[in-house]
Amino acid sequence: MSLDSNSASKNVQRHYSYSRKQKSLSLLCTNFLSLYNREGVELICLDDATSKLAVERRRIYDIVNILESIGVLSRTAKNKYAWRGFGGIAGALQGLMEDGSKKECLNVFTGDSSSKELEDGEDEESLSNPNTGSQNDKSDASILSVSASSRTENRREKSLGLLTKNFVKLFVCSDEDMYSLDEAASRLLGDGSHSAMMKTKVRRLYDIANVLSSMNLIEKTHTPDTRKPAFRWLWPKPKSDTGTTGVLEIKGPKKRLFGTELTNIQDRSGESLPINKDQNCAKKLEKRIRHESLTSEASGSKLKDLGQGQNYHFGPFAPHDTSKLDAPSSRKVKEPRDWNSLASKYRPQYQNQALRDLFSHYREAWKTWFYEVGEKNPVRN
DNA sequence: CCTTCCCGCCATTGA
DNA sequence: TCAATGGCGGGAAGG
Repeated sequence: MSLDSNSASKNVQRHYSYSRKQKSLSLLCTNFLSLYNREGVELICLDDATSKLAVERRRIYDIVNILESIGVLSRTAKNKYAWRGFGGIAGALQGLMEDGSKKECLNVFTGDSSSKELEDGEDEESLSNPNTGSQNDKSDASILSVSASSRTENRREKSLGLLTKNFVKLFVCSDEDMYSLDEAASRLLGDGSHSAMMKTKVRRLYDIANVLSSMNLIEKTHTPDTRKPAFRWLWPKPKSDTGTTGVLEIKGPKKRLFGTELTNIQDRSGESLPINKDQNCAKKLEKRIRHESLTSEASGSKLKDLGQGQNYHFGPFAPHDTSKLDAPSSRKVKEPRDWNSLASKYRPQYQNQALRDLFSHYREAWKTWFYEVGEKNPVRN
């Protein structure tokens, strides 16, 4: 008997186009953020998210874990998370940075150093000895003693959340701004660029990088020398010393959404921002956008009148923040900022990453939404 | 071909 | 016990 009802007849191919991108974690993340970055949202119920976003539960866990380790959410109970918003990021980064530098110094002493610091009891992991443990594939340390606590700990070590934190630490705790995923992976493992562990690690890093990209904490590029793909950090890094700059304060419980990152294309290290490349991108993008808006004018034009008619209600991703992002963005464009060197020619409109990504995300989101509605809504009429 | 990474099985955890 | 959670890697889409 087994399978007869499911695979059978009709839905071999969902309509004309199935695209992985419609199901990507980064899109999901964007939608998630759109859904909850709104006035009055304090608590998030996972069931709610699952149904509103119409995705498998498993994926929600992915998103939520990553967001939590960035400080956007915090778990309050089973099935419940508190919304911290983008304003929580600065604090989280600060914490990560302190944590990172402390550990680096600490392991000079004993290997023990039971450090239990602020709030969340999260500590980790190898990287103490770069090359001692070497090959310990599966049966590591499973002698007889530490199996109870160590097992749990072992599991935690491999969690997406922790990996995210460590990945972010890579950027925040150093001057390095760019890593390829392989680099990151091998750095996160104890430099043992070995075996299948790397592969798995990298797989996870793809996931993480994608959601961080969708929030514009990082962006995908490639190394200048090699053509290898890599990720560049975009968010302001916390200052190592206390006091001084109050640039990234954590004011309200909630802050502007995409406003912040629109302001920081390149804050520190104001050096060589690849102008040429950027202009190229801008041009290319402009073209693409124009083209796509023909192809899918629905999304394009809709997006525009969100600004005014903000009562329009649609799918999983709500208009609310459109106003928010419309404001800063347009302001941004005409503001004679320090990067007016870039703005000199060509339309300043889409030259900034954040905006660019945003628009493309919204376009994707719209497509997805339309498909879904179209499909599961024969009752409609 | 190689890179990216979605899907969902199934082990763990927690109530 | 069972439901919620979340490693993990196969293998398919994308380039």
